Amino acid sequence: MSDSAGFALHRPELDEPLKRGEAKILGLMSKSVRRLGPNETLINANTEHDYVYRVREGWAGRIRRLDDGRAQFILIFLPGDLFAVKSMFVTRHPDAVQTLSDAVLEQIDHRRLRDAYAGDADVALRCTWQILEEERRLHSWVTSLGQGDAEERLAMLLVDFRGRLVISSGAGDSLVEYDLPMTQEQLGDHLGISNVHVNRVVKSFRERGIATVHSKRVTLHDVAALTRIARPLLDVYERGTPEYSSTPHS
Amino acid sequence: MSDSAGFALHRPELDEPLKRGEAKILGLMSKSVRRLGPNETLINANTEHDYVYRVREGWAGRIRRLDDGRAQFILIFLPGDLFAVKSMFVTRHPDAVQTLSDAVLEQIDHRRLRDAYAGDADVALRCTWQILEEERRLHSWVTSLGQGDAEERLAMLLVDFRGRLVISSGAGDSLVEYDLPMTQEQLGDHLGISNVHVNRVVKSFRERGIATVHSKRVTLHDVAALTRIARPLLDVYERGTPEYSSTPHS
DNA sequence: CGTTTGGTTGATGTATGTCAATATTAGTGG
DNA sequence: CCACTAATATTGACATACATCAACCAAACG
Repeated sequence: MSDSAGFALHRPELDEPLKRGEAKILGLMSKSVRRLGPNETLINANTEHDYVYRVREGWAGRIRRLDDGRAQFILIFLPGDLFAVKSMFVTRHPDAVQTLSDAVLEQIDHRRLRDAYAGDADVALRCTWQILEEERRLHSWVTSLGQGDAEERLAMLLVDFRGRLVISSGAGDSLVEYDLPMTQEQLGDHLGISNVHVNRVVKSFRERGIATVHSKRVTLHDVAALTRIARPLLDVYERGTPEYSSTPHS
Repeated sequence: MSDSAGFALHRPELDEPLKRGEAKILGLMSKSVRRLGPNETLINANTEHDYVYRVREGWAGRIRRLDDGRAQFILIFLPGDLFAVKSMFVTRHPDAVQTLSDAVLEQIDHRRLRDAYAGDADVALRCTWQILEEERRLHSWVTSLGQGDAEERLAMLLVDFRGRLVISSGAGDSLVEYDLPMTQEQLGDHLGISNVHVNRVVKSFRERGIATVHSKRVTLHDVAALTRIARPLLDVYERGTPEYSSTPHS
Protein backbone atom coordinates (compact mmCIF):
# COMPACT_ATOMS: atom_id res chain seq x y z
CA MET A 1 0.00 0.00 0.00
CA SER A 2 2.88 2.39 0.43
CA ASP A 3 2.83 4.71 -2.48
CA SER A 4 5.13 7.62 -2.25
CA ALA A 5 3.69 9.88 -4.93
CA GLY A 6 0.16 8.67 -5.39
CA PHE A 7 0.79 6.74 -8.58
CA ALA A 8 -0.66 3.40 -7.64
CA LEU A 9 -0.26 0.17 -9.49
CA HIS A 10 1.36 1.31 -12.68
CA ARG A 11 3.98 -0.66 -14.52
CA PRO A 12 6.97 -0.36 -12.18
CA GLU A 13 9.35 0.81 -14.87
CA LEU A 14 7.24 3.95 -15.11
CA ASP A 15 7.74 4.95 -11.51
CA GLU A 16 10.74 7.18 -11.99
CA PRO A 17 9.60 8.86 -15.22
CA LEU A 18 6.28 9.64 -13.57
CA LYS A 19 7.90 11.33 -10.64
CA ARG A 20 10.15 13.31 -12.92
CA GLY A 21 7.19 14.35 -15.02
CA GLU A 22 5.33 15.46 -11.91
CA ALA A 23 8.24 17.59 -10.80
CA LYS A 24 8.70 19.15 -14.23
CA ILE A 25 5.04 20.04 -14.55
CA LEU A 26 5.08 21.48 -11.08
CA GLY A 27 7.97 23.67 -12.10
CA LEU A 28 6.19 24.85 -15.21
CA MET A 29 2.97 25.72 -13.43
CA SER A 30 3.99 27.12 -10.14
CA LYS A 31 4.46 30.59 -11.55
CA SER A 32 0.89 31.31 -12.36
CA VAL A 33 -1.44 30.73 -9.47
CA ARG A 34 -5.12 31.60 -9.21
CA ARG A 35 -7.06 32.00 -6.01
CA LEU A 36 -10.79 31.47 -6.21
CA GLY A 37 -13.74 31.45 -3.89
CA PRO A 38 -16.34 28.71 -3.78
CA ASN A 39 -18.70 28.15 -6.72
CA GLU A 40 -16.68 30.10 -9.20
CA THR A 41 -16.71 28.86 -12.75
CA LEU A 42 -13.26 28.17 -14.10
CA ILE A 43 -14.20 26.73 -17.43
CA ASN A 44 -17.48 27.46 -19.14
CA ALA A 45 -19.21 24.68 -20.97
CA ASN A 46 -18.91 24.72 -24.77
CA THR A 47 -16.41 27.52 -24.94
CA GLU A 48 -12.85 27.74 -26.10
CA HIS A 49 -10.43 27.06 -23.33
CA ASP A 50 -6.69 27.40 -23.25
CA TYR A 51 -5.54 26.26 -19.84
CA VAL A 52 -4.62 23.14 -17.98
CA TYR A 53 -4.84 23.24 -14.20
CA ARG A 54 -3.53 21.64 -11.08
CA VAL A 55 -5.28 21.84 -7.74
CA ARG A 56 -2.97 23.05 -5.03
CA GLU A 57 -5.62 23.62 -2.37
CA GLY A 58 -9.38 23.17 -2.23
CA TRP A 59 -11.86 21.19 -4.28
CA ALA A 60 -13.32 21.62 -7.76
CA GLY A 61 -15.64 19.64 -9.96
CA ARG A 62 -16.48 18.98 -13.57
CA ILE A 63 -20.19 19.54 -14.05
CA ARG A 64 -22.58 19.06 -16.92
CA ARG A 65 -25.69 21.20 -16.80
CA LEU A 66 -28.66 20.11 -18.88
CA ASP A 67 -30.96 22.62 -20.49
CA ASP A 68 -33.86 21.63 -18.27
CA GLY A 69 -32.05 22.33 -15.02
CA ARG A 70 -30.68 18.92 -14.21
CA ALA A 71 -26.97 18.81 -13.45
CA GLN A 72 -24.37 16.13 -12.97
CA PHE A 73 -21.02 16.47 -11.25
CA ILE A 74 -19.01 14.10 -13.37
CA LEU A 75 -15.74 14.19 -11.47
CA ILE A 76 -14.49 15.86 -8.32
CA PHE A 77 -10.93 17.19 -8.26
CA LEU A 78 -8.93 17.17 -5.04
CA PRO A 79 -5.54 18.64 -4.18
CA GLY A 80 -2.81 17.27 -6.39
CA ASP A 81 -5.12 16.50 -9.29
CA LEU A 82 -4.23 17.77 -12.73
CA PHE A 83 -7.31 18.60 -14.78
CA ALA A 84 -8.44 19.83 -18.16
CA VAL A 85 -5.45 18.05 -19.64
CA LYS A 86 -7.59 17.61 -22.67
CA SER A 87 -7.32 21.32 -23.38
CA MET A 88 -4.15 20.28 -25.15
CA PHE A 89 -6.14 18.34 -27.68
CA VAL A 90 -9.61 19.80 -27.94
CA THR A 91 -10.71 23.37 -28.18
CA ARG A 92 -14.01 23.05 -26.41
CA HIS A 93 -15.08 21.35 -23.22
CA PRO A 94 -18.69 20.18 -23.21
CA ASP A 95 -18.75 20.47 -19.42
CA ALA A 96 -17.97 23.29 -17.07
CA VAL A 97 -15.48 23.16 -14.25
CA GLN A 98 -16.20 25.06 -11.07
CA THR A 99 -14.74 25.33 -7.62
CA LEU A 100 -16.49 23.79 -4.64
CA SER A 101 -14.52 25.60 -1.96
CA ASP A 102 -11.90 28.28 -1.68
CA ALA A 103 -9.22 27.01 -3.96
CA VAL A 104 -5.69 27.68 -5.09
CA LEU A 105 -5.02 26.54 -8.61
CA GLU A 106 -1.93 26.51 -10.74
CA GLN A 107 -2.51 27.01 -14.42
CA ILE A 108 -0.58 26.72 -17.63
CA ASP A 109 -1.36 27.60 -21.21
CA HIS A 110 -2.07 24.44 -23.17
CA ARG A 111 0.53 25.39 -25.77
CA ARG A 112 3.31 25.61 -23.24
CA LEU A 113 2.35 22.30 -21.71
CA ARG A 114 2.05 20.73 -25.11
CA ASP A 115 5.51 21.89 -26.04
CA ALA A 116 6.80 20.27 -22.90
CA TYR A 117 4.66 17.23 -23.64
CA ALA A 118 6.06 16.92 -27.15
CA GLY A 119 9.64 17.48 -26.10
CA ASP A 120 9.76 15.52 -22.89
CA ALA A 121 8.61 11.93 -22.49
CA ASP A 122 8.34 12.32 -18.72
CA VAL A 123 5.88 15.16 -19.04
CA ALA A 124 3.90 13.26 -21.67
CA LEU A 125 3.73 10.24 -19.43
CA ARG A 126 2.59 12.23 -16.43
CA CYS A 127 -0.20 13.84 -18.49
CA THR A 128 -1.31 10.54 -19.94
CA TRP A 129 -1.22 9.04 -16.49
CA GLN A 130 -3.59 11.70 -15.19
CA ILE A 131 -6.03 10.96 -17.97
CA LEU A 132 -5.87 7.25 -17.22
CA GLU A 133 -6.42 7.85 -13.55
CA GLU A 134 -9.50 9.90 -14.38
CA GLU A 135 -10.68 7.14 -16.63
CA ARG A 136 -10.25 4.61 -13.85
CA ARG A 137 -12.41 6.73 -11.57
CA LEU A 138 -14.99 7.15 -14.30
CA HIS A 139 -15.19 3.40 -14.80
CA SER A 140 -15.88 2.97 -11.13
CA TRP A 141 -18.35 5.77 -11.11
CA VAL A 142 -20.28 4.39 -14.05
CA THR A 143 -20.51 1.09 -12.21
CA SER A 144 -21.62 2.85 -9.10
CA LEU A 145 -24.35 4.82 -10.85
CA GLY A 146 -25.45 1.87 -12.94
CA GLN A 147 -25.52 -0.81 -10.27
CA GLY A 148 -25.32 0.73 -6.82
CA ASP A 149 -28.19 1.96 -4.70
CA ALA A 150 -28.04 5.31 -2.94
CA GLU A 151 -26.44 3.93 0.18
CA GLU A 152 -23.71 2.07 -1.68
CA ARG A 153 -22.96 5.12 -3.78
CA LEU A 154 -22.56 7.46 -0.85
CA ALA A 155 -20.47 4.92 1.07
CA MET A 156 -18.24 4.48 -1.95
CA LEU A 157 -17.87 8.21 -2.36
CA LEU A 158 -16.89 8.79 1.25
CA VAL A 159 -14.37 5.95 1.08
CA ASP A 160 -13.00 7.24 -2.20
CA PHE A 161 -12.53 10.80 -0.93
CA ARG A 162 -10.85 9.46 2.17
CA GLY A 163 -8.46 7.34 0.14
CA ARG A 164 -7.50 10.19 -2.11
CA LEU A 165 -6.99 12.58 0.78
CA VAL A 166 -4.83 10.03 2.57
CA ILE A 167 -2.54 10.04 -0.44
CA SER A 168 -2.51 13.74 -1.22
CA SER A 169 -2.25 14.90 2.36
CA GLY A 170 0.10 12.16 3.47
CA ALA A 171 -2.16 11.76 6.50
CA GLY A 172 -1.95 7.98 6.62
CA ASP A 173 -4.60 5.38 7.21
CA SER A 174 -5.65 6.89 10.49
CA LEU A 175 -7.54 9.64 8.69
CA VAL A 176 -11.14 9.42 9.79
CA GLU A 177 -12.23 13.02 9.50
CA TYR A 178 -12.03 15.44 6.61
CA ASP A 179 -13.63 18.49 5.05
CA LEU A 180 -16.18 17.78 2.38
CA PRO A 181 -17.02 21.16 0.84
CA MET A 182 -20.19 20.09 -0.96
CA THR A 183 -23.80 20.77 -0.14
CA GLN A 184 -26.19 17.85 -0.02
CA GLU A 185 -27.65 19.09 -3.26
CA GLN A 186 -24.22 18.97 -4.90
CA LEU A 187 -23.66 15.51 -3.48
CA GLY A 188 -26.97 14.51 -4.99
CA ASP A 189 -25.93 15.90 -8.34
CA HIS A 190 -22.84 13.75 -8.17
CA LEU A 191 -24.54 10.62 -6.80
CA GLY A 192 -27.45 10.84 -9.20
CA ILE A 193 -30.05 11.13 -6.45
CA SER A 194 -32.12 13.99 -5.05
CA ASN A 195 -30.90 16.22 -2.27
CA VAL A 196 -33.74 14.96 -0.11
CA HIS A 197 -32.65 11.38 -0.51
CA VAL A 198 -29.02 12.26 0.17
CA ASN A 199 -30.22 13.63 3.44
CA ARG A 200 -32.04 10.42 4.29
CA VAL A 201 -28.98 8.28 3.63
CA VAL A 202 -26.80 10.66 5.61
CA LYS A 203 -29.27 10.46 8.45
CA SER A 204 -29.26 6.69 8.31
CA PHE A 205 -25.45 6.55 8.44
CA ARG A 206 -25.49 8.89 11.38
CA GLU A 207 -28.10 6.90 13.28
CA ARG A 208 -26.27 3.66 12.66
CA GLY A 209 -23.03 5.11 13.96
CA ILE A 210 -21.28 4.68 10.63
CA ALA A 211 -20.47 8.22 9.61
CA THR A 212 -21.45 11.81 10.24
CA VAL A 213 -21.73 14.32 7.42
CA HIS A 214 -22.36 17.70 8.92
CA SER A 215 -21.54 21.30 8.08
CA LYS A 216 -19.19 20.32 5.29
CA ARG A 217 -17.22 17.93 7.44
CA VAL A 218 -17.18 14.14 7.42
CA THR A 219 -16.39 11.95 10.38
CA LEU A 220 -16.07 8.25 9.78
CA HIS A 221 -17.08 6.45 12.97
CA ASP A 222 -16.91 2.96 11.55
CA VAL A 223 -14.70 2.71 8.51
CA ALA A 224 -15.09 -1.06 8.42
CA ALA A 225 -18.88 -0.81 8.18
CA LEU A 226 -18.66 1.89 5.54
CA THR A 227 -16.20 -0.13 3.51
CA ARG A 228 -18.43 -3.17 3.85
CA ILE A 229 -21.33 -1.23 2.36
CA ALA A 230 -19.20 0.14 -0.47
CA ARG A 231 -17.23 -3.03 -1.05
CA PRO A 232 -19.25 -4.55 -3.89
CA LEU A 233 -18.63 -1.40 -5.89
CA LEU A 234 -14.93 -1.00 -5.17
CA ASP A 235 -12.40 -2.19 -7.72
CA VAL A 236 -9.19 -3.86 -6.63
CA TYR A 237 -7.31 -0.60 -6.67
CA GLU A 238 -9.76 0.90 -4.23
CA ARG A 239 -10.16 -1.90 -1.71
CA GLY A 240 -6.78 -1.28 -0.14
CA THR A 241 -6.32 -0.86 3.60
CA PRO A 242 -6.80 -4.53 4.38
CA GLU A 243 -7.25 -3.95 8.09
CA TYR A 244 -10.60 -2.44 7.27
CA SER A 245 -11.85 -4.88 4.71
CA SER A 246 -14.22 -7.65 5.69
CA THR A 247 -12.18 -10.48 4.18
CA PRO A 248 -8.63 -9.99 5.38
CA HIS A 249 -7.23 -12.94 3.45
CA SER A 250 -8.45 -12.12 -0.03
CA MET B 1 -20.28 17.39 -39.78
CA SER B 2 -18.07 15.95 -42.46
CA ASP B 3 -15.22 14.29 -40.73
CA SER B 4 -12.98 12.17 -42.83
CA ALA B 5 -11.36 9.99 -40.22
CA GLY B 6 -13.72 10.18 -37.28
CA PHE B 7 -11.64 12.59 -35.24
CA ALA B 8 -14.22 15.20 -34.45
CA LEU B 9 -13.60 18.59 -33.00
CA HIS B 10 -9.97 18.40 -32.06
CA ARG B 11 -7.59 21.29 -32.38
CA PRO B 12 -7.22 21.60 -36.15
CA GLU B 13 -3.45 21.55 -36.08
CA LEU B 14 -3.70 17.97 -34.83
CA ASP B 15 -5.59 16.71 -37.82
CA GLU B 16 -2.66 15.54 -39.89
CA PRO B 17 -0.64 14.03 -37.04
CA LEU B 18 -3.71 12.09 -35.94
CA LYS B 19 -4.22 10.60 -39.34
CA ARG B 20 -0.56 9.69 -39.60
CA GLY B 21 -0.68 8.09 -36.16
CA GLU B 22 -3.75 6.10 -37.16
CA ALA B 23 -2.01 4.78 -40.26
CA LYS B 24 1.15 3.90 -38.38
CA ILE B 25 -0.73 2.00 -35.68
CA LEU B 26 -2.70 0.20 -38.32
CA GLY B 27 0.54 -0.87 -39.93
CA LEU B 28 1.92 -2.11 -36.64
CA MET B 29 -1.15 -4.11 -35.72
CA SER B 30 -2.38 -5.59 -38.94
CA LYS B 31 -0.07 -8.56 -38.72
CA SER B 32 -1.57 -10.19 -35.71
CA VAL B 33 -5.28 -10.71 -36.02
CA ARG B 34 -7.59 -12.65 -33.71
CA ARG B 35 -10.97 -14.04 -34.64
CA LEU B 36 -13.39 -14.62 -31.81
CA GLY B 37 -16.94 -15.79 -31.36
CA PRO B 38 -19.51 -13.96 -29.26
CA ASN B 39 -19.16 -13.75 -25.48
CA GLU B 40 -15.53 -14.68 -25.41
CA THR B 41 -13.42 -13.05 -22.76
CA LEU B 42 -10.44 -11.18 -24.16
CA ILE B 43 -9.13 -9.68 -20.99
CA ASN B 44 -9.84 -11.13 -17.57
CA ALA B 45 -10.50 -8.76 -14.73
CA ASN B 46 -7.64 -8.24 -12.30
CA THR B 47 -5.06 -10.11 -14.28
CA GLU B 48 -1.87 -9.11 -16.00
CA HIS B 49 -2.45 -8.11 -19.56
CA ASP B 50 0.01 -7.33 -22.28
CA TYR B 51 -1.97 -6.35 -25.34
CA VAL B 52 -3.62 -3.37 -26.89
CA TYR B 53 -6.39 -4.01 -29.40
CA ARG B 54 -8.22 -2.53 -32.31
CA VAL B 55 -11.64 -3.69 -33.44
CA ARG B 56 -11.69 -4.51 -37.12
CA GLU B 57 -15.11 -6.16 -37.17
CA GLY B 58 -17.77 -6.85 -34.58
CA TRP B 59 -18.51 -5.44 -31.15
CA ALA B 60 -16.89 -5.84 -27.75
CA GLY B 61 -17.43 -4.37 -24.33
CA ARG B 62 -15.65 -3.52 -21.13
CA ILE B 63 -17.54 -5.08 -18.26
CA ARG B 64 -17.21 -4.98 -14.51
CA ARG B 65 -18.69 -7.94 -12.68
CA LEU B 66 -19.49 -7.52 -9.02
CA ASP B 67 -19.10 -10.39 -6.60
CA ASP B 68 -22.83 -10.60 -6.00
CA GLY B 69 -23.72 -11.14 -9.64
CA ARG B 70 -24.44 -7.58 -10.74
CA ALA B 71 -22.58 -6.49 -13.84
CA GLN B 72 -22.01 -3.22 -15.65
CA PHE B 73 -20.97 -2.77 -19.24
CA ILE B 74 -18.86 0.33 -18.88
CA LEU B 75 -18.05 0.97 -22.53
CA ILE B 76 -18.96 -0.66 -25.81
CA PHE B 77 -16.31 -0.88 -28.52
CA LEU B 78 -17.28 -0.68 -32.18
CA PRO B 79 -15.27 -1.18 -35.35
CA GLY B 80 -12.35 1.22 -35.55
CA ASP B 81 -12.04 1.63 -31.80
CA LEU B 82 -8.67 1.16 -30.17
CA PHE B 83 -8.98 -0.27 -26.66
CA ALA B 84 -6.96 -1.34 -23.65
CA VAL B 85 -4.52 1.42 -24.51
CA LYS B 86 -3.92 1.59 -20.82
CA SER B 87 -2.13 -1.75 -20.99
CA MET B 88 0.85 0.41 -21.86
CA PHE B 89 0.76 1.97 -18.43
CA VAL B 90 -0.88 -0.41 -15.99
CA THR B 91 -0.33 -4.09 -15.51
CA ARG B 92 -3.82 -4.99 -14.40
CA HIS B 93 -7.25 -4.11 -15.65
CA PRO B 94 -9.94 -4.07 -12.98
CA ASP B 95 -12.56 -4.83 -15.61
CA ALA B 96 -12.86 -7.60 -18.15
CA VAL B 97 -13.26 -7.09 -21.88
CA GLN B 98 -15.41 -9.51 -23.82
CA THR B 99 -16.80 -9.80 -27.30
CA LEU B 100 -20.47 -9.24 -27.96
CA SER B 101 -20.55 -10.72 -31.45
CA ASP B 102 -18.26 -12.53 -33.82
CA ALA B 103 -15.30 -10.24 -33.96
CA VAL B 104 -12.02 -9.68 -35.72
CA LEU B 105 -9.46 -7.92 -33.58
CA GLU B 106 -5.97 -6.68 -34.26
CA GLN B 107 -3.60 -6.85 -31.33
CA ILE B 108 -0.19 -5.59 -30.42
CA ASP B 109 2.07 -6.20 -27.46
CA HIS B 110 2.06 -3.16 -25.22
CA ARG B 111 5.84 -2.94 -25.34
CA ARG B 112 5.91 -2.67 -29.10
CA LEU B 113 3.24 -0.01 -29.06
CA ARG B 114 4.96 1.81 -26.27
CA ASP B 115 8.19 1.86 -28.20
CA ALA B 116 6.34 3.38 -31.11
CA TYR B 117 4.58 5.72 -28.68
CA ALA B 118 7.87 6.87 -27.19
CA GLY B 119 9.60 7.29 -30.51
CA ASP B 120 6.86 8.77 -32.60
CA ALA B 121 4.75 11.75 -31.61
CA ASP B 122 2.04 10.84 -34.12
CA VAL B 123 1.52 7.46 -32.52
CA ALA B 124 1.52 9.00 -29.05
CA LEU B 125 -1.06 11.53 -30.13
CA ARG B 126 -3.33 8.92 -31.66
CA CYS B 127 -3.20 6.84 -28.46
CA THR B 128 -3.88 9.81 -26.26
CA TRP B 129 -6.69 10.80 -28.55
CA GLN B 130 -8.34 7.42 -28.12
CA ILE B 131 -8.18 7.74 -24.36
CA LEU B 132 -9.72 11.21 -24.55
CA GLU B 133 -12.48 10.00 -26.80
CA GLU B 134 -13.27 7.27 -24.32
CA GLU B 135 -13.26 9.81 -21.57
CA ARG B 136 -15.69 11.96 -23.49
CA ARG B 137 -18.07 9.03 -23.84
CA LEU B 138 -17.69 8.22 -20.18
CA HIS B 139 -18.58 11.77 -19.20
CA SER B 140 -21.73 11.51 -21.25
CA TRP B 141 -22.52 8.12 -19.87
CA VAL B 142 -22.11 9.24 -16.28
CA THR B 143 -24.52 12.06 -17.01
CA SER B 144 -26.90 9.66 -18.63
CA LEU B 145 -26.85 7.22 -15.73
CA GLY B 146 -26.98 9.94 -13.13
CA GLN B 147 -29.69 12.12 -14.63
CA GLY B 148 -31.53 10.30 -17.38
CA ASP B 149 -34.52 8.02 -17.01
CA ALA B 150 -34.65 4.65 -18.74
CA GLU B 151 -36.22 6.03 -21.89
CA GLU B 152 -33.70 8.83 -22.27
CA ARG B 153 -30.83 6.45 -21.71
CA LEU B 154 -31.94 3.97 -24.33
CA ALA B 155 -32.68 6.72 -26.83
CA MET B 156 -29.25 8.20 -26.23
CA LEU B 157 -27.61 4.83 -26.67
CA LEU B 158 -29.35 4.10 -29.95
CA VAL B 159 -28.44 7.54 -31.26
CA ASP B 160 -24.85 7.17 -30.08
CA PHE B 161 -24.39 3.78 -31.73
CA ARG B 162 -25.87 5.13 -34.92
CA GLY B 163 -23.55 8.10 -34.95
CA ARG B 164 -20.48 5.97 -34.37
CA LEU B 165 -21.47 3.50 -37.05
CA VAL B 166 -22.09 6.31 -39.50
CA ILE B 167 -18.49 7.37 -39.00
CA SER B 168 -16.81 3.99 -38.93
CA SER B 169 -18.82 2.50 -41.77
CA GLY B 170 -18.92 5.64 -43.86
CA ALA B 171 -22.61 4.97 -44.34
CA GLY B 172 -23.69 8.58 -44.14
CA ASP B 173 -26.58 10.18 -42.36
CA SER B 174 -29.12 8.02 -44.10
CA LEU B 175 -28.26 5.07 -41.87
CA VAL B 176 -31.44 4.08 -40.06
CA GLU B 177 -30.86 0.38 -39.51
CA TYR B 178 -27.98 -1.47 -37.94
CA ASP B 179 -27.01 -4.65 -36.10
CA LEU B 180 -26.99 -4.38 -32.35
CA PRO B 181 -25.46 -7.61 -31.09
CA MET B 182 -26.56 -7.29 -27.47
CA THR B 183 -29.29 -9.10 -25.59
CA GLN B 184 -31.78 -7.05 -23.65
CA GLU B 185 -30.09 -8.24 -20.50
CA GLN B 186 -26.75 -6.91 -21.75
CA LEU B 187 -28.40 -3.66 -22.71
CA GLY B 188 -29.80 -3.49 -19.20
CA ASP B 189 -26.34 -4.06 -17.76
CA HIS B 190 -25.11 -1.13 -19.79
CA LEU B 191 -28.09 1.14 -19.18
CA GLY B 192 -28.24 0.42 -15.48
CA ILE B 193 -31.76 -0.98 -15.60
CA SER B 194 -33.24 -4.47 -15.46
CA ASN B 195 -33.74 -6.61 -18.55
CA VAL B 196 -37.48 -6.51 -17.93
CA HIS B 197 -37.54 -2.76 -17.97
CA VAL B 198 -35.41 -2.61 -21.08
CA ASN B 199 -38.09 -4.68 -22.70
CA ARG B 200 -40.81 -2.29 -21.61
CA VAL B 201 -39.00 0.70 -23.05
CA VAL B 202 -38.26 -1.17 -26.28
CA LYS B 203 -41.92 -2.05 -26.51
CA SER B 204 -42.93 1.53 -25.96
CA PHE B 205 -40.58 2.77 -28.70
CA ARG B 206 -41.99 0.15 -31.04
CA GLU B 207 -45.62 1.02 -30.28
CA ARG B 208 -44.95 4.70 -30.74
CA GLY B 209 -43.31 4.09 -34.10
CA ILE B 210 -39.99 5.48 -32.94
CA ALA B 211 -37.69 2.48 -33.25
CA THR B 212 -37.71 -1.27 -33.41
CA VAL B 213 -35.16 -3.36 -31.56
CA HIS B 214 -35.61 -6.95 -32.56
CA SER B 215 -33.41 -10.03 -32.99
CA LYS B 216 -30.23 -8.05 -32.57
CA ARG B 217 -31.17 -5.48 -35.16
CA VAL B 218 -32.27 -1.86 -34.72
CA THR B 219 -34.49 0.06 -37.10
CA LEU B 220 -34.96 3.74 -36.45
CA HIS B 221 -38.39 4.72 -37.74
CA ASP B 222 -38.34 8.26 -36.43
CA VAL B 223 -34.83 9.55 -35.83
CA ALA B 224 -36.16 13.01 -35.03
CA ALA B 225 -38.35 11.70 -32.23
CA LEU B 226 -35.56 9.55 -30.86
CA THR B 227 -33.15 12.46 -30.91
CA ARG B 228 -35.73 14.63 -29.20
CA ILE B 229 -35.98 12.13 -26.37
CA ALA B 230 -32.21 11.81 -26.05
CA ARG B 231 -31.45 15.48 -26.64
CA PRO B 232 -31.24 16.70 -23.05
CA LEU B 233 -28.48 14.17 -22.48
CA LEU B 234 -26.47 14.80 -25.62
CA ASP B 235 -23.41 16.98 -25.47
CA VAL B 236 -22.59 19.37 -28.25
CA TYR B 237 -20.37 16.86 -29.95
CA GLU B 238 -23.21 14.40 -30.17
CA ARG B 239 -26.03 16.60 -31.30
CA GLY B 240 -24.78 16.80 -34.85
CA THR B 241 -26.96 16.08 -37.88
CA PRO B 242 -28.93 19.31 -37.59
CA GLU B 243 -31.66 18.15 -39.94
CA TYR B 244 -32.79 15.81 -37.22
CA SER B 245 -32.53 18.09 -34.24
CA SER B 246 -35.56 19.85 -32.91
CA THR B 247 -34.00 23.31 -32.90
CA PRO B 248 -32.38 23.72 -36.29
CA HIS B 249 -31.03 27.18 -35.59
CA SER B 250 -29.14 26.52 -32.39
C1' DC C 1 -30.97 41.29 12.64
C1' DG C 2 -33.70 39.96 8.57
C1' DT C 3 -32.89 37.28 4.43
C1' DT C 4 -31.14 33.60 2.00
C1' DT C 5 -29.37 29.21 1.56
C1' DG C 6 -29.07 24.66 3.03
C1' DG C 7 -30.75 20.89 6.02
C1' DT C 8 -34.58 17.98 7.92
C1' DT C 9 -38.78 15.56 7.96
C1' DG C 10 -43.41 13.66 6.56
C1' DA C 11 -46.92 12.49 3.07
C1' DT C 12 -47.62 10.89 -1.24
C1' DG C 13 -46.56 9.58 -6.21
C1' DT C 14 -44.02 6.99 -9.66
C1' DA C 15 -40.36 4.78 -12.16
C1' DT C 16 -38.32 0.85 -11.94
C1' DG C 17 -37.26 -3.70 -9.68
C1' DT C 18 -38.60 -8.47 -8.66
C1' DC C 19 -40.98 -12.62 -9.43
C1' DA C 20 -43.19 -15.76 -12.15
C1' DA C 21 -45.52 -17.59 -16.04
C1' DT C 22 -45.56 -18.02 -21.06
C1' DA C 23 -43.94 -17.32 -25.72
C1' DT C 24 -40.43 -17.05 -28.89
C1' DT C 25 -36.05 -17.69 -30.82
C1' DA C 26 -31.60 -19.86 -31.23
C1' DG C 27 -28.66 -23.70 -30.55
C1' DT C 28 -27.66 -28.70 -30.71
C1' DG C 29 -27.52 -33.43 -31.59
C1' DG C 30 -29.73 -37.07 -33.99
C1' DC D 1 -34.30 -31.29 -41.44
C1' DC D 2 -36.50 -32.26 -37.20
C1' DA D 3 -36.96 -32.59 -32.14
C1' DC D 4 -35.32 -31.21 -28.01
C1' DT D 5 -33.23 -27.88 -25.04
C1' DA D 6 -31.56 -23.73 -23.43
C1' DA D 7 -31.52 -18.87 -23.92
C1' DT D 8 -33.94 -14.79 -24.60
C1' DA D 9 -38.04 -12.01 -24.99
C1' DT D 10 -42.59 -10.71 -23.34
C1' DT D 11 -46.16 -9.72 -20.21
C1' DG D 12 -48.74 -9.11 -15.80
C1' DA D 13 -48.99 -8.64 -10.74
C1' DC D 14 -46.87 -6.82 -7.09
C1' DA D 15 -43.02 -4.59 -4.24
C1' DT D 16 -39.91 -0.80 -3.31
C1' DA D 17 -36.43 2.67 -3.71
C1' DC D 18 -36.41 6.96 -4.73
C1' DA D 19 -38.60 11.47 -6.42
C1' DT D 20 -41.54 15.21 -5.59
C1' DC D 21 -43.87 18.49 -2.91
C1' DA D 22 -44.32 21.12 0.95
C1' DA D 23 -43.54 22.69 5.38
C1' DC D 24 -40.38 23.90 8.84
C1' DC D 25 -35.90 24.61 10.98
C1' DA D 26 -30.98 25.91 11.36
C1' DA D 27 -27.08 28.01 9.85
C1' DA D 28 -24.63 31.37 7.13
C1' DC D 29 -24.44 36.05 5.58
C1' DG D 30 -24.61 40.70 4.50
